[in-house]
Amino acid sequence: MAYHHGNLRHALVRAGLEILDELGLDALTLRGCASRAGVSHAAPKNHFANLDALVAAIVAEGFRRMRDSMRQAMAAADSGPRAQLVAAAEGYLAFAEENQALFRLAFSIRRGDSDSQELRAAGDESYAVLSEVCAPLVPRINGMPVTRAAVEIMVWSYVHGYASLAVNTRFRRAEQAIGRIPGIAEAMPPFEIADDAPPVPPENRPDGHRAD
Amino acid sequence: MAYHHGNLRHALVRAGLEILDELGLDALTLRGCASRAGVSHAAPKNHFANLDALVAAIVAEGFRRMRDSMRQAMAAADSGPRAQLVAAAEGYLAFAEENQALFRLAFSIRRGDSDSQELRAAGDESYAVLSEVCAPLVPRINGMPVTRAAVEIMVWSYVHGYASLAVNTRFRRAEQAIGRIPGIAEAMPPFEIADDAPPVPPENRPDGHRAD
DNA sequence: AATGGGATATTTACGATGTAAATATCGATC
DNA sequence: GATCGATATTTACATCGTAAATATCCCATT
Repeated sequence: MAYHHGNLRHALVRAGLEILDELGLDALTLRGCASRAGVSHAAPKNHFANLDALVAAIVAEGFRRMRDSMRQAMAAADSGPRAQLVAAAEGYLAFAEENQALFRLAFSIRRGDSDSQELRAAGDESYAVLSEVCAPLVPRINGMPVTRAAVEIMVWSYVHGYASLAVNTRFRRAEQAIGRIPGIAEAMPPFEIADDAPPVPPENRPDGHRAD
Repeated sequence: MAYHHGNLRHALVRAGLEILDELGLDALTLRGCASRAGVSHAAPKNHFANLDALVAAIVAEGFRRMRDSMRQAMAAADSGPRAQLVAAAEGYLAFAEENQALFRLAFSIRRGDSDSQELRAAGDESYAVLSEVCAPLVPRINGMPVTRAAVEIMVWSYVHGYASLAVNTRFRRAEQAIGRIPGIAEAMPPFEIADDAPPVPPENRPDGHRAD
């Protein structure tokens, strides 16, 4: 019988993603992933030192999918700076809403110096998209010149905050108090866009890389 | 010996808050809270149906403290609309940074219809502060009239996003890419403030209500 | 003052989980 | 075909959430 698995590491990540999608965050366990991958509960030890390591690999795939989601939305939108910015935000939100457990997991793990190379790279790739659509923004707030970093943080905070609150169903309660919740584009702060900003070049299309 | 505890329910919430502060989110367990409160691991059953119920009570206290943190910052700031808005944001962030585990817990629990009355009320009280400082804002984005809800969502998303990213140490990595991370006030989007907006009345001062 | 009963806490137990150690099996290389 | 590292299994253990049975406390009623 198939004792050897071929690529258990990959299979475990895939199993974890499936579990997150089908059963939610609480159901993500080492034993559950092993079981779904068709191996004993101790088999993962050969590929991941512990649960955190497996989670890191799962989250890394999550960041890659988030990046893809943003790029996909951007590719389907107008090439103007504002449209690209909005599209990236909508891609970010779409990923969060379509992968709620994974999104929550990605932003609930404590990242530190012990992060795997894979996780760091995936996070950076995702951030790079946001950075890209922020490039045409005027580095100025309320008439005051600010750093480019300030603009990126401004945008990132808004987009991430909206997505987080949406996924955490905080909006659902707020809806009773303030009425209908506006969409992410509708409520997007008035980020200033340079008049001479060139269209964002579609240099990096979603490459469709997937874990499955 | 003191078999009876007096107010175990209160003691358990307090123990949970201490554990979050001292040992972090992963260390928050039912048995741990019971142990710290000086009772057997099954004693909480009389006050909380399960761990989720205890967590809900802990998070409710968290929301009250977040509200207090915002009001405290507001009380120490100028009474102008912009200053009050910034102060609320800084109070929000300060709470998140000084109570990282609690903040993460508060926004990681899935809220639904089964929420306790206490949790709902505490969340609403916290949101009310944000709503209050948003009152002087012009309901207009990019020259387009929007609902008041849109403005509140805009502000809330930014503030919550900034606090979340700061607490989740996402900024630490971004710092390498974009340099120094600007403060929450520095990077706050240019929310429009009505010229004739009256100072925010300090109608509700922090009442100092605490669980301990 | 005695006592009954509800509230509260303990003890014991069970299944699930993460992790570790010892053992078994596979597959490639000599 | 024997050997050995990689890979998987088995067994074991501490901790966790939860449940049921039991014990203890305290107050109200008599």
